[in-house]
Amino acid sequence: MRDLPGRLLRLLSLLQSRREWSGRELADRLGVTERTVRRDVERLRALDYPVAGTTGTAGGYRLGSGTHLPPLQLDDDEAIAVAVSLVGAAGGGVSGMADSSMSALAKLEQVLPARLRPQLAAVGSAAEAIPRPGLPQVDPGVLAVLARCCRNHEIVAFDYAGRSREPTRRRVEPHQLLTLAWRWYLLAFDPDRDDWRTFRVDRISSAASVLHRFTPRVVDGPTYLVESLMSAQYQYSVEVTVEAAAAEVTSTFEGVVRGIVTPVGDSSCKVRFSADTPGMLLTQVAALAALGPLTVDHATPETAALISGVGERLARAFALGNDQADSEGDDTERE
Amino acid sequence: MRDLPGRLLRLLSLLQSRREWSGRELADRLGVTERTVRRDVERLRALDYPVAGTTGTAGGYRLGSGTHLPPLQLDDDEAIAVAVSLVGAAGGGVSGMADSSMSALAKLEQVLPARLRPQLAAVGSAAEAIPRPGLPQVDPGVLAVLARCCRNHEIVAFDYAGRSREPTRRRVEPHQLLTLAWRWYLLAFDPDRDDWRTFRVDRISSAASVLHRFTPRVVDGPTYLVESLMSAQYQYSVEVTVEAAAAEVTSTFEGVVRGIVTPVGDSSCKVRFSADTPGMLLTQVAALAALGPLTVDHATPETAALISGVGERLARAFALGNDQADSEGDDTERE
DNA sequence: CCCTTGCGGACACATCTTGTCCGCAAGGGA
DNA sequence: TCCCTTGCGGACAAGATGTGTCCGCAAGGG
Repeated sequence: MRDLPGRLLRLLSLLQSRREWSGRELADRLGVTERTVRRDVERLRALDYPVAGTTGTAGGYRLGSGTHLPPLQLDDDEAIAVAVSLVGAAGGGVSGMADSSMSALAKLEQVLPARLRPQLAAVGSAAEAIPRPGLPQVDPGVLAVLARCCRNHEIVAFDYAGRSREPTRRRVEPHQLLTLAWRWYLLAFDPDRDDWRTFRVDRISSAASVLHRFTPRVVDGPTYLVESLMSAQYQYSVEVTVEAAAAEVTSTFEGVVRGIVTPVGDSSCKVRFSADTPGMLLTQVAALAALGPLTVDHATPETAALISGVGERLARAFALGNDQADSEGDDTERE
Repeated sequence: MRDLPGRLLRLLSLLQSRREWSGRELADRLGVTERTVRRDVERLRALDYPVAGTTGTAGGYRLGSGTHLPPLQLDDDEAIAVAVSLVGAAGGGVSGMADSSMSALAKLEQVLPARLRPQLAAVGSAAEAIPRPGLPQVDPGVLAVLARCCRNHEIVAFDYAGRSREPTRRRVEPHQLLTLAWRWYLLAFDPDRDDWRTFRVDRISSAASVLHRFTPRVVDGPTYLVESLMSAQYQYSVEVTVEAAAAEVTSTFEGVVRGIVTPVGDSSCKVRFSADTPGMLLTQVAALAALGPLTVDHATPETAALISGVGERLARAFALGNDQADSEGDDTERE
């Protein structure tokens, strides 16, 4: 029963920050039971806040729009989140971000309540992002157009430069922008091909709304993207069976979303890789080979030759190198 | 005692509507005693609302700034930068970030000039970050403390859990926070060891300023960090000579900062790797082996055995697998 | 048909809120 | 300087309220 008003404000803030919340989620976030959440929702409704609740499997709570919310304040965590996000985002992914985010941070600092100002200023001045050269750069303008079209359910047209193909003009129904590991993807339904597609935003150019609305379809964006990435059929692919438990194999790939794992019996499983370059394939297969003996199910002759060649090199080099082995370096320390 | 949350909202609304109110007036309006008004004011303050009270004959309550945020004068790029950063940062790296950044985004939207509001709202609602489970989580509170100490040149103390070692208490001169590829590092000078150190922030806990200032030293943070990471002496290390140009080798590692490359003649170079696990070593050596024949200069017997074993497996599997090779999959298309 | 989700009643118990005391500190005016 | 007004906050007892744990019901999706 602790701090009911504060909890109501937090609930309001939560409802405002996301489309839909289930009672369970809200209960967890607020640290109370679901029953109390229902009572809080009831209270908000009594205060004329239009909280809509829908039943069923896809049910949840959402906040109606157009309401005059009380002056919600950024709390400490949120201030830090802003600063940390802006600094971190300066590191890459979207072109021109470093300047924009730093100047935005400076302006935000001016406007924030005095109590939060030191937090923001400290993170802004003390932290620095190190840019990574290899990252594909996304045009913020394209991102903005795509976001607007997603929100308004407007069909969007753009040029898409597929892998080593000429750019083609596309007209799709955009549903969601997804970001995973600094890369941005557009999840869209392509009416021409009657199927879902994920587009890499850094390969999109000349995006513009065609000012024609569509009725949105239902899709689980994150799940679709992850599956799409895992099952992507890139130019080079390999399928192997490895003598290791499926769980062990999947845990090896945590965070590196590549490869479909299919269990075969208790102690072995099939894995299909796919990658843009044979080199990427190689490193993944090598990691897999560390888990247990493997047999090849499918591979193009080129990749097979490459991998077996590299395997031979490794075997020979490290078999001979054995006598020179030592274990220096334990005396020096790095954090 | 009826409906405390509602009364607090009414009080907030009253304070917003007029410059100054006396406790007596507020008590009458709200239908409670003055004592209760004082308690309510206290409550609002606990919720971070800056309610100022002045004593004396002309005393009364006023609502401070922070609730009347002047419209934020961001330009388009900056607005998008804020939205994109906050969404992207929800994906990982700092614990509790997803909630904080989304609610911060919603609140910031309210104080933006009307022209920019759709931009922010569109990105906020259309974009979603997919969290990555493998990432180490940084405590935002620790980040805030470190940032403050960097800024104020205050010596900071914390517990540091090194790799597979017991946490040790450190006292260092913090200089900069650096972020690279979702990971946060603290660059600091360690007076005890009389040298610079980089600490991974996710391994830092119980950070607190010791309230003692130091005179900052000069250092190029980003350069130092990159060099530090590249030359880090982790538990497992390997040194090989590969017959490939140094430039070719370094370009292979763009974005993945590991390994020191030393040219040896025109067409070969020495590379030293270091990693936390033999498996990580393996994948990097494998990628290197794709570039050309290599010889081993240093390796512990264990890693050498692992790598040669895996090499043998790869060579055998993909040599036999050759006849089953085919090139399916060109007919299906993925973007 | 089943499962999930939201909705709301009942009840016991812990907890908080309120009003009423009290004294203290700070500012302004006589 | 004195006095009044104003905000501030501690203590306390009585009463109201919030909470968790039950329960069953309705609605939506697979």
